[in-house]
Amino acid sequence: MTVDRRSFRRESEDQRRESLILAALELMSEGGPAAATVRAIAERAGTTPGLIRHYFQSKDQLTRDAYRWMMDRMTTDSQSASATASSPEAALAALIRSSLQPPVMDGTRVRLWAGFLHMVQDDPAMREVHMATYTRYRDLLQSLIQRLPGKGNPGVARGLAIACNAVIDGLWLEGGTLPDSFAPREIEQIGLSAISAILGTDLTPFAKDQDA
Amino acid sequence: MTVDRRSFRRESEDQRRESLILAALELMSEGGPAAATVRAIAERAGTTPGLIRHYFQSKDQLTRDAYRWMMDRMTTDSQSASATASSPEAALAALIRSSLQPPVMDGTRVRLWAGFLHMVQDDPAMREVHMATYTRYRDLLQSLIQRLPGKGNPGVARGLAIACNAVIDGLWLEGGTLPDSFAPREIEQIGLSAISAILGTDLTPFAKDQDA
DNA sequence: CGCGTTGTTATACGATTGTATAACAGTGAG
DNA sequence: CTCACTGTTATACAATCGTATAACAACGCG
Repeated sequence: MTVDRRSFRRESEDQRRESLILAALELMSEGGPAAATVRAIAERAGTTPGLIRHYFQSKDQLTRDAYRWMMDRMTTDSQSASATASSPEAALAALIRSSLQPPVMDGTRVRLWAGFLHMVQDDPAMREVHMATYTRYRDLLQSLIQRLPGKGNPGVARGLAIACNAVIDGLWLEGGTLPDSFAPREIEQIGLSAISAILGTDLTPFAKDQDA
Repeated sequence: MTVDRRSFRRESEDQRRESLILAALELMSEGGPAAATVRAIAERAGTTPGLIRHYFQSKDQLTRDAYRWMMDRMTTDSQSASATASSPEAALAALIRSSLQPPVMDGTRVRLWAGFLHMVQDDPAMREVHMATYTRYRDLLQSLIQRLPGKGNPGVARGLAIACNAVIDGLWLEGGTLPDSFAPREIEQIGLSAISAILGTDLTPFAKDQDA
């Protein structure tokens, strides 16, 4: 009388970790943090619960790693668009536009980000990631603003960067959670217009898809 | 051999409901949605778990009621400041300032709001409250903007209101989650400056505490 | 091809969850 | 003062949580 045991393949450590993290993030975005149980994560990843503890010290550690993984990808997705621009104006516009379009601006990501928020308060490691992500994005904004004509003063540029960052964050939030309340690309256009007004630099010519 | 039973007082239905809702919100803001268990809520409210099911059909119903209660209070807190202003400029400035100061701008409230976000997606009643709260705030902004000189066009005012709302939401988020990253009242001043630029109307004279 | 390593599965355990039910006791009506 | 009503407490229950442990089997090495 043998118990029928499911067949399996041995995978590399990196692949296992990533597939488990991805499964956890999927479940969290779909049903909130409570939906990401070890059993559900294992099933989504096509394995069994015990394997999670084999690759992560605890479920909390998996959660921490998943948070870092998500924040890294958000940073990459939004900032890569501005890297190839030829002028600070074009780079700013590209950064704004990519931040206010899928896949960055998306209900899934907003809910995911929100679900992690309360853990960020207590856990020092997660708090560090949270602040580093925010700071990196804002510093990029500030460095681009300082390269604009007449915006070289760091003190002034800091305030402008905080304001521009707030516009982007607010639109990202609302566009992600209430997608049906806005016309296609409306969020993107409003973001470019508002930041143009704040900076006193017209970025709206960069609204359409075109090379700089 | 009698079991020692804790003494109690009979309270009104309204008082019980509110004390249970308040306890649930406190726990959620402190430790996330998972911390608001029926036992923890009852203990915080000074009663026993069974009483929750006496006043609420289920824990989910308590959660829904708590969400509505919180959103109502946030709306009241931020909008009452602008009701007594004598000009649209003063009303706008008062609305912005109250939204970017405690008790509205506060880490506790941001985490609370974020903790509810994923439930808003699935539950139709909560989704309704979410959208209604956002719409009411933005409509108030838009009506004030339309009363500004040269801003009467509804189509234009809509886009401006969305942008101003985004500035406020973004600053509210960042000031709430990273309070140590900003000087006192810095958020408030940046909000007034940015929205002044977006609207082309100087609101910074209303920055200090004074009667309009 | 046989064998040991270890990635993977299966099972079990205590703790905690939301819920259901019954007994108690505070309170107002008569 | 008494009694019935019902707000409140106490207890129990099934389900599910994260975790721990041991048995199995896939794969690389000789």
